[in-house]
Amino acid sequence: MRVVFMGTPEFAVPSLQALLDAGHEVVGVFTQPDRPAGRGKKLQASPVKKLAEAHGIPVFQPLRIRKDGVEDLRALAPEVCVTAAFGQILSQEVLDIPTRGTVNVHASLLPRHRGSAPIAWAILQGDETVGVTTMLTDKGIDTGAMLLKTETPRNPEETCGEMTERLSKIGADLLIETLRKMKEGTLVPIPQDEASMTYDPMLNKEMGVVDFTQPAKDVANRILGLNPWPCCGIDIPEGRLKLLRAKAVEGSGEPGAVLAADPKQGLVFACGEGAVEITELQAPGGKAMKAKDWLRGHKWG
RNA sequence: CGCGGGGUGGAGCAGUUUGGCAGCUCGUCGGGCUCAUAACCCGGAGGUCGUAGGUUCGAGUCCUACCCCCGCAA
Repeated sequence: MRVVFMGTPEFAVPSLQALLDAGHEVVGVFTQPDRPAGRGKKLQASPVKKLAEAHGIPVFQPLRIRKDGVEDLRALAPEVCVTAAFGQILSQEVLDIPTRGTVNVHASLLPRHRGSAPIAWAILQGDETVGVTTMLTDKGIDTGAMLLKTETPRNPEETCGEMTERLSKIGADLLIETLRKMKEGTLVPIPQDEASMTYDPMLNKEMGVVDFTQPAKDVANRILGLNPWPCCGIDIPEGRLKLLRAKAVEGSGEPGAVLAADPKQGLVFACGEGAVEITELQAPGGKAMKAKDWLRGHKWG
């Protein structure tokens, strides 16, 4: 089909790649404008832009697609628009352009976890099953009718970053399947059940404060769900110690107390209920490593 | 030229301020002890100290340039 793709981060890359591999005619790609990023604050192209350019696909980067991207989009005359973590809200005017509508790839089992950080929230809330939903975009935020859905069990030691990578591939497959059925006319849009929907806010740095009075499972989920951004951290004399991976273990004590801190047993904190072992962390100035490795060269306290 | 931390046997670190024998906690290999063990004891191997150049009798340490990694910020 003649498709215009809209997406920005890594999560969207497999979907765009899948469109190309499946032989769809990708006539244009919309992505967020280059932004200063990284050390040196140099302008950086989004992952989607890089892939599009590598395939010689025209790239459009309007600051607001609904204001200054409408004409470009209309000129591309798409049969369908595909969005995947685009980062901009589409207006009705934009939605009316593609003749067969706009398909969004959303990384949650809708209607749970509407919003921009569905994977992190699924982990934060301890969901045991996660997945991807394709939907027909309407004017609301992730409110459109659902098309197809893929469920997958959550790996209890999986970080948000790892799950994002996993779901991005599942999403790509689901997208291709969705477009195939759209073309043959066998899709049956299913309205979302508003009563069971949840809308989750964006993540922010304030969330990275560990509350050891919570049950160990929740503490571990918070550490996993906020990795790689904004990450949980605790203060040590050298700076901020980022906690990257954790799991609930046996143990008890005053919440926040260090139950173990050596290369044999690892780094264990007492929680409000049970205890949590930090299995992977990142010390100030260093790279990510196993907590037990870090403890070989550092004495706690 | 946005700010800052770092690169030392296989892993994680100290040593650099004030130049003077390559060190620590582990791992690994061999041996011993033990009913047994992630315990303990003895012994060994393993390092161009990120790269190049400079200063010096002597550089991991001081000077210059470069490469790479990371945090903040986005």
